[in-house]
Amino acid sequence: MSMNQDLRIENRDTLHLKVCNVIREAIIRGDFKPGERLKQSDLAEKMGVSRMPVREAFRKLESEGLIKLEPHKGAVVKSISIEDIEEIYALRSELEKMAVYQSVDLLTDQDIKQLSSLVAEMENADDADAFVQYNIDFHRLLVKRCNWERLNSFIGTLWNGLPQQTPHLLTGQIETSNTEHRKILEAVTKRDKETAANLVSEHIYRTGESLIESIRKEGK
Amino acid sequence: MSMNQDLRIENRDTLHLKVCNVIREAIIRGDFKPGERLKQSDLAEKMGVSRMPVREAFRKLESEGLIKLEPHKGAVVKSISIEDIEEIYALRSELEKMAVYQSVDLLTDQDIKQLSSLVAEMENADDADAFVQYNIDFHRLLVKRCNWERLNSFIGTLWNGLPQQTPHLLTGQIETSNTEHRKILEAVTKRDKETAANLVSEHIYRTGESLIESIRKEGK
DNA sequence: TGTCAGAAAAGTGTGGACAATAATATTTGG
DNA sequence: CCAAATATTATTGTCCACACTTTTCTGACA
Repeated sequence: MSMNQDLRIENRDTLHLKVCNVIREAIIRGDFKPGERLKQSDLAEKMGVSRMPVREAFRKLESEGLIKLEPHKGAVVKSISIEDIEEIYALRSELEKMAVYQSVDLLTDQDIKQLSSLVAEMENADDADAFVQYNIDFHRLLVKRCNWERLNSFIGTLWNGLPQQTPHLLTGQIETSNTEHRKILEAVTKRDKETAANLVSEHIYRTGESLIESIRKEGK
Repeated sequence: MSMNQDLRIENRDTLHLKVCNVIREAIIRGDFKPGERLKQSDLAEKMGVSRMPVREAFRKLESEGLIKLEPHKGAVVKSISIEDIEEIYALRSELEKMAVYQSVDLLTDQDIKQLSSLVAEMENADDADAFVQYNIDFHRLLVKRCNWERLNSFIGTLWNGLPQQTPHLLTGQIETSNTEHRKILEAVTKRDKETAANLVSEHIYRTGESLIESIRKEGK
């Protein structure tokens, strides 16, 4: 029963998994810009591995919606249009609604305590970056206890599809979000999954609308 | 069906794509049973290629929900439980509702004519196999014109998640399905996307319920 | 007899060489 | 000088060989 070498978990992962994580974070962080071509040999050399793990990582990243992979052409970081944003938020609205509905009953008291503190952090957040991070944590935690594997995976894919910079465009309506978050928290605390699910759905939908509007306004 | 030439000189696709298609069909056809372990070397040898294209095919099939892939362990054909069926039908109900809503406006007159004849075929179908196939075609065609790429991919994954034999358990309620199909067709013909979407959603949800019930009854 | 350590076998993971394809540069004909 | 055809180069796709992990087998020891 007693495993002795549990400490070196790093090395128990396969290479292509580690490679995948590194590339994913680079894309999400914005090191690789949307539309940029990713060359197997470059990445392989840069990371000190052969091309094979990189190829496998590409497949995974494609399935997560982060890159587009075409035969003999290579990998390109996906760039997203307004229509994409529309789709992503519409889907998130429906899917996270379902996930929250499943999750509410299963959240521990500590989960809820953490949700509560995240709401407080968002209300007190000075800069947009902090708010965005707490917001991500809040939404992740909301659906954390949902046991539907496929649903979780779909939601994850949708989150990956959003470039990192978009949340900044939402800063104009932080107060609205905060009051919505607090209402959601209330419903969750009462274990009222119906209300919580509906509130989350509306919240996400409205956020999407307002994001699209501000993008159109910026002409960006 | 002539097939021998398919594998020969279709050189425009890459090997791993062809391999992927072959394995996918084998799984869907039931040649590989749920829970069965798939060995890279076996498949590679059997198809006359190296293990590499097989590995890549595995990644794709995993993303489609057909197999489960664990590091150093290999690939296993996914087997599903009643909970899985519950999840799949709940998700299909919501997602195909959205897809139909998008699709109805964009269906061509010929699409609708084809839908109509599929409904007729189902009503006249003698054996279950034929009905099941027409049913699949009907549902696919309903969402065919939906432009939301992610949504389509999600729906495809869900369809893959259902083993081929499960729809046959539904033969007890073909009449119910037929009347529902006809109502859906009516709404689509009138280009009433709201109604069509709701009908599809309810139809799928009810189908799932009744499938689960009949599985429980069979003790299978 | 049971179980536990270590060896052998089976199977997956990775690296490097080569083949096939697409992109680019060069030549050729008008 | 330009356009089309051809040669060159860059990059991806596939194969094979070997390293690493996991599983299975074997045998010693309590």
